[in-house]
Amino acid sequence: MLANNRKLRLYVTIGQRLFRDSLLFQLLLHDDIDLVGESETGIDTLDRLVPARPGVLIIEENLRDNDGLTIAENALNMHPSLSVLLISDTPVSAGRLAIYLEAGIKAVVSKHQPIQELVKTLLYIRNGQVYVGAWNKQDVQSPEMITAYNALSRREREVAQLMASRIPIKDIAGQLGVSCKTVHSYKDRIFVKLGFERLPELILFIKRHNHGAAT
Amino acid sequence: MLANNRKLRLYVTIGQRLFRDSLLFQLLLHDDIDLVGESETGIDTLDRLVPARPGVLIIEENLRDNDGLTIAENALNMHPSLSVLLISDTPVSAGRLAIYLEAGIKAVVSKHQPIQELVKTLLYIRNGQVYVGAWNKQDVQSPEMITAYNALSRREREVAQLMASRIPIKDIAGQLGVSCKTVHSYKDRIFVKLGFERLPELILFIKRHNHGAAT
DNA sequence: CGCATTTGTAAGAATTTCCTACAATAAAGT
DNA sequence: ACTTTATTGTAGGAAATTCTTACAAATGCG
Repeated sequence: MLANNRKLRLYVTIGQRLFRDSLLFQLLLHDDIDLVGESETGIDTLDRLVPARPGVLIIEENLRDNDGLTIAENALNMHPSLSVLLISDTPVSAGRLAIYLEAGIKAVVSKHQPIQELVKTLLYIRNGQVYVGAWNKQDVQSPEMITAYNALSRREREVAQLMASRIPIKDIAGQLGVSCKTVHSYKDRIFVKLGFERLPELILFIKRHNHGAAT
Repeated sequence: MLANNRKLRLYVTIGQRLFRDSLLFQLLLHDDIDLVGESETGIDTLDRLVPARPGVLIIEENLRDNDGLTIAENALNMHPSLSVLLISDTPVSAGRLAIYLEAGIKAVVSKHQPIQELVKTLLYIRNGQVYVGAWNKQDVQSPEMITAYNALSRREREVAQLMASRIPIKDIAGQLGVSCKTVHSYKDRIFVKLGFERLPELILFIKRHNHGAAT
């Protein structure tokens, strides 16, 4: 674990601003991620990558001026220790994955995967590991999600449901007839069990769980 | 201001999970937004829209099974009071904008606009207003950004810069030789002035400002 | 030059986060 | 069946953050 705790110097190349922004807002919540540069196009990336000295490059496969893979290969040429994470538009087949790895790319995440998958992958490859995580997993109301929900205890579920409806902690405490402190404890446990950090994650999880269950 | 403070019941149709997730994580930070449904495809949207009774539908223009405009028109047919916000892949021309508005769509945001624009638009149209905000504005290192930065006082800038480098408040206080409380005050003022709510927004703003200035 | 706004400073209250505790269950091993 | 271990329901304390308010010094404007 030599250089494991150093900050992750991140460069992001994503064409559409809306998408880039929302992804960056998410990623920058992690306090060990340091954004050292961003581009919309491949050329711009190559121009500015070296002085920025990123450890990881997240790059879209389809850029408007060029193909992300090509840019990544060039970038790796100039900067061999770079870890590249390619964001592909479509789910990746085994064959394509092989090609990418061949080219020196450390991981591929498709735009059809949940954002948690991107984050997880990013953290894996930060030190140069290759990560081929769940490249072919379908997200058909993933059984993990159900499992995760089942891992909550009765009380935790109640609290999770109430929190997902944005009931304030104080009111939840009132409704359940316990102290605020207790509700906070449930909250903490829920977040630890599910690996969440913020309310929106919980809301989305619960909503999706409920919908899934209702259908 | 009759029904202005009711929660915004939101339905989101975006094909790519990664994009949908990251957008939703952002939107759900607003505690007056209630997600009542989400879909990946147009057909699925039409199937589930009515029971979900959304007030606003955010829908991508290019869905894999259909065209978002068509779906939106159908949705408006079944549910005339719905406010539709279309997310277009390309910047919208005046002509296209006219077509959209003709069809009853309340606003269009392109994927090349910053996420704040989306949020602002969403909040505008929530009560049925039409919003044609900055549909044709370029984001060439937007002068607003520079203006906003200039609106900060000297001390606020220092604090903003330090916070953007993730220096903890306590250390900032030490470095500047003032109390933590004071630094918090600066922080609050910065956030109010710039209209931000969370650290990532500030980080991105400052990084982009610095890059722009450095170039 | 005098009034209005902004800036630098910070305290107080309320809330949240993080960490710890502990008795009552429940689960599981032998 | 009986001890050991892990989980659940409960909550307190410390530290940090947010939200609100204050107020004198500096600046700007008419």
